[in-house]
This record gives sequence, structure tokens and C-alpha cells, in this order.
Amino acid sequence: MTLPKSMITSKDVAKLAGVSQSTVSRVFIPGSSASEKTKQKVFEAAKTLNYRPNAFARSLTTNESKLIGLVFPDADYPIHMKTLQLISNELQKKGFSAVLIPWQIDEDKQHSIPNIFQYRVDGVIAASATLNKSLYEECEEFNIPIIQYARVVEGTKSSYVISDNYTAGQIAAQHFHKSNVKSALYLTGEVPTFTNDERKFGFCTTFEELTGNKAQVVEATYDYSDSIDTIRQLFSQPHRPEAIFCATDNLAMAVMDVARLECGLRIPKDLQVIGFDNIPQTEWLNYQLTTFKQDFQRLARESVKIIVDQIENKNTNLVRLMIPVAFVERKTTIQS
Amino acid sequence: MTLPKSMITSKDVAKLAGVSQSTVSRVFIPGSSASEKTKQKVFEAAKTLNYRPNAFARSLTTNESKLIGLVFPDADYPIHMKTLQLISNELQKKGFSAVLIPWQIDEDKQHSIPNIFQYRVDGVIAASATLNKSLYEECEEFNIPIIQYARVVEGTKSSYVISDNYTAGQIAAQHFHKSNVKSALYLTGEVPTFTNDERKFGFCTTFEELTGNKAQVVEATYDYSDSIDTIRQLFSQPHRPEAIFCATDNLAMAVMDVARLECGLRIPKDLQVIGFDNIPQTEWLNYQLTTFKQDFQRLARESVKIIVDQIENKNTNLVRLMIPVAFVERKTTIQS
DNA sequence: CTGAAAGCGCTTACAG
DNA sequence: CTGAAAGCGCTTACAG
Repeated sequence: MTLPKSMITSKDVAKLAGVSQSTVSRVFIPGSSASEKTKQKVFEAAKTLNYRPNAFARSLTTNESKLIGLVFPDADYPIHMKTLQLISNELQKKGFSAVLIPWQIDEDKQHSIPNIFQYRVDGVIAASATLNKSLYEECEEFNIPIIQYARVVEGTKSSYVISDNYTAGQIAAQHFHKSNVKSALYLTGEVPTFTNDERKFGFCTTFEELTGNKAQVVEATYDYSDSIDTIRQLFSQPHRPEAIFCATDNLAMAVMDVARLECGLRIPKDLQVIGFDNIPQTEWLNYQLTTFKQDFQRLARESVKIIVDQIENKNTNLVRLMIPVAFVERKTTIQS
Repeated sequence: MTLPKSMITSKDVAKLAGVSQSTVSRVFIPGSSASEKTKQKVFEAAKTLNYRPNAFARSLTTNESKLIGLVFPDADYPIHMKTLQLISNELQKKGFSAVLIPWQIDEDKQHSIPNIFQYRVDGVIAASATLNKSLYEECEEFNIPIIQYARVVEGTKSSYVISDNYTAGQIAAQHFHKSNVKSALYLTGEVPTFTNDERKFGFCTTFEELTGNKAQVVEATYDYSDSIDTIRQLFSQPHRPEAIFCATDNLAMAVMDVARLECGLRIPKDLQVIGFDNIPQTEWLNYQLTTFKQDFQRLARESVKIIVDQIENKNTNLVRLMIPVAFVERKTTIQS
């Protein structure tokens, strides 16, 4: 039971440095005018007292919090942790911090309002596919810029930075066609997202153009275990496809496991598989999955750049950016 | 280019509701005295204006931010996303929000101080194994309670909630012994953590007690790809172990892949493997890995409970909690 | 139960 | 370049 020693304020620093409180304040604002000598005195005093400017007090007058709200998916998809790290780092470089927006927002708690908007975030980065639309409406209401990271939720009208999913679908179809595949399938997750639709569209359109055959589309989930039954069913069809393009790497690995372990198929000889995301498991000896690598580093950098620009220049233009993906050829496709 | 409409304040609500500003304030503080009638008027006014109390202004007077700093590992280990979600949800239930503490803190930027402590977090939850000690010192300096989640960094003296790793090691050793294993190995990661050491200790001690043989210990990394070479070397030894207990599931899967795909070993017949964490991949058809399940839900709940207690009761006792783990038997060990 | 007023720790014109 | 003072939007004794 120790009482928290009260925080050091700019007043304390001012006293020790022998200057006014406003001078201390200025010294900590980059670009403010202060003589070299004063700066030294103030920094020294600040250091001995271990002074940290109070960000809340600052926010109150500047009307900006340097806080960005982050919405994250509830799925434990390996790639997301990376994303979190990348975004957090980019944010830090620009002097912003990230505060987590919880997945389910309770709407009914009237007078405790556990709402993140009490913290006056300057902007929001949303990396969740399953997000409900209310967040977007709330952001609009409060005039807070929002950007979607790597995905686009149907029916939302906001800025986004995504990978070029259409081209990915196109490349997958071309690749299959080159090795003379006549029947192909797109295995999709359950939640309709713009990015997934684009991928599907790029794949199906191109495959049909090239081969004259329609690509089959089967809906599973984005999860391995929940999709196993769907995949089993798929392989018990009379006409098994020769090649499958999967909405995620997890799905592709489920396909591989069922195909090899339960149906005795050889990959890529009997069945070619392409995934999407390039999660760490794709390199594993057992999988060696051909897939598409999203440039998450760049997605993160661009998202942060855009949101910061919108905040600092008070510009609310919709900006939509498409980042190229890289085709990573491993052992689950036939090299042409 | 729209100017942000200035935020609605309690004054605006007061005017509309026909009460004083302090009354509005009271209405939004749970437990404050206000007549039912006033409450109604205020809530209604607040609703039409879409009023959100400004958390920063509140923090300034109450001296508490309801913000918890969260430190996360840089590794993209699948389990962590889950953790993030669990902690964030538990926090929300208690009326707290989470702000991310970036992994690398720049120490040299004097006058921009991109430091999270500017936000006056009420407490810190650290779920990173590789964290440097400076954060702990900083917390101590500012009298901010900190708790380590699921791991303990060497040389830090703080509260923690971890799984019972010693018992896990013990169970693994017993299990191997029951199927008459004479030579066993503990495969560890590179960073020494208390939890890993406990696991190793429990395993080695028990195995030697039961069999009279010392268990071998080999150091790899916590990552699949980086550990492959070490594992290959391990299998080229003259005396291959009959059973391996791995510090993480990722490592266990690397062992399985090398053993089966490169050495032609059958699992569990020629080699038994036990992992740790119960990541989603452990259920995959190809692995079916026997492992230990940490009760992350409970770890999250307890961590939050402890940190909130320390904050609200200004108690800085060190509390250290050990949560039981569950042994999940799948197909990589011989059932006894 | 309610209002007027002081204060939380900053920033920012305004003078000098 | 620097200081005195007002103000940001709340909470909280203090009266009534």
C-alpha cells in the first residue's frame, strides 16, 4: 500500500529550470521557438525529474489525441499478429499510438458508455472482415477518418488499402491453364468480402476465357477444421477438379491434407493447389504451398500514411489503393 | 475538405436539458446522486446531441485513464491473436481499454518522447517474452502496476499469471515413461524464459527419477523454419531419442515433418512427440499432435482481474498465479 | 438533489 | 525569445 507519488508536471520542471511553465511547454513542442540555452536547462530539469508531458492535457487543448483506433478480426489467423506489429510500428514512426477497439461493442449500456469514442481517437484502422457496419456510421457521425486494411466490408463506403486480388485470381487461372488444367475450382470462405469476391471473379473469368470451361465455386469457411467436411464432400463428387484455388492458405492446407491423407492423391500430380496469404506454414516441409504473398509491410505503411494525411490535412477524400501481390511458386503446382 | 464539427460537450447537453453542466457530469458518473427525472432529461439531450464524455478531460481530474498498456510479442505465433482478443474483452468488461505499447521503444528521441507513458496508462499487461527490462523499470519509476501474462522474463520482479509449466513437464515425462521410453529429449527455444525453464526442469527431473536416465536437452529456436537444421542434426546423432517433448507446438511440428518426411520415421511408433500450447494446427489431420492446452481464457481473466484490483485498491503487492494446464492426447504419443 | 466555482496539466494567442 | 493568462472539458468539494 504505497500512495502513488503525484506526477511531475511542467510546473515542477519550470521551477527547477528557473523558467515559466509556458516555456517548458514550448520546449517540448517540436519547432517552437526557444533559445538553445533554455532548451538545455529545461531538458536537464525534465530529465532529473523524469518528466513526461501529459498527453491528455495536451489533447484537451490541441483537440487531437494522436491515438488511432484499431479493429481486429476475431479469427486467429497467423498473419494478423504480423499486421498488428507492422501497423503499430508505422504508427509509432508518425508519432501516433494505437488503442484497441473491442470486437463486440455493447450498445445498451447507456450511462457507462464503454465506447472507444470517449477517447477521441483521431482515426480508425479496421482490419476486420466481420465487422458490423455501425462502426463506420459512428465514424461518419463524429467525422473521424477510417481506413480498411487489406479488406473491404460489403456496403461500407470508406477508404481502403488492399492487395490486387483480381490479378491474383487471374494469375492463378493462367498458371493452371499453362499446365493444361481443364477443370478448376475456387474454394471460398463464408463471409462475403470484396477482396474475396475480386479474387474469385478474376479467377473464374480468366479461367473460362482461357479454357472455355466454367470454374466451379464451392463455399466452405475460412477455418481449417470447419471446412474439412465440405472438402471431403467435394472430393466425393463424380468429377474431381484437377486444380483448386483457395481463398486462404488455411483452406489450401485443409485441401492438401484431405487429398493426400484421405484420398491418396499426389500433389501436384493429381491435384494442383494454390493458396492465398503466404502464412508461415506455407514454407513447412509438409506443405510447400504455392500461394500469393500480400505485401503487408506496404499495406501497413500506406494505410498509416493515408490516415495520418487525412488527419493532419483534415481531408476526408475517399482513397482506395491497390497493392500488387507476389506469386510464390512452391511445390503444389506444376511448373510450366 | 470539411471542417470537423466541434465536439458536443457537457455544456451543450446541459443547455438542451435545462440543467447545469455539473449535473450532466454527475448523470454520467455511475452511482452519483441525481433524480430520476433529471437523468431522463439529460440522457435524452445527450442522445439527440450524440454526446460522448471526453475521457481525456475526465482523466485530468480523476487521475486515472482507464487505459491499460499492452505489450505483445513480435513473433507471429498463432496463439497470440487469441490472447489479444481475450484480454481486450476482459478489459472492456471492467471498463478499461487497451493501448498498444510498441515493441521497440526509441530511447534517443528527447523532445518528441514517443513514449506511451505520456498517456498515463493505469497499468501494463506484458505478454512478450523478449521484452527488455527497461519497461519494468519505467513502470516502477512511475508506480504503474504491471503484470506478465503467460510468461516471466528473467530478472524481472513483477506480478504474473502463468500456466503450471512444471507439472506439464512432469506429465510429459510420466507419459513417456508409461510407454517404456528409455531415451527422451527436451527441445527448447533460444530465449530463456522462466516458463520454459520450469517445463524443462519438470520434464528432466521427473524423467530421470522414473527411468534413471538423463533426458537430453537441445536448444533450437521457437520458430519452425529456423529450427529445421538443428532438428536434422539431432536425427543424425548415433542414438536417436525415442521421444521428444517440445517447448512449442511449432517446434513439435518441425520435428514431425523432419522425422517423417526426411527420416522415414513413423509417429508415434518410432518416435513420440509432445508439444505445448495447443495451437489450431495441432488438430490438423496431418499432425494430430499430443500437447498441453493452456487455459488462455482464464489467464486473461486473472491477469485483468489482478491488474484492475491493483489499480483500484492502490495495492502493489506482487501476486503470482499458476493456472493448471490440460493434457490433450492425440495421435503422436502411445496411449497407455 | 442541484448549481457555481476551482482545478486537473497542458497549449496558445497576446504582450513585451 | 519569454511570461502571464485564458481556455480545453471534465470532476469534485462546497453551499444551498
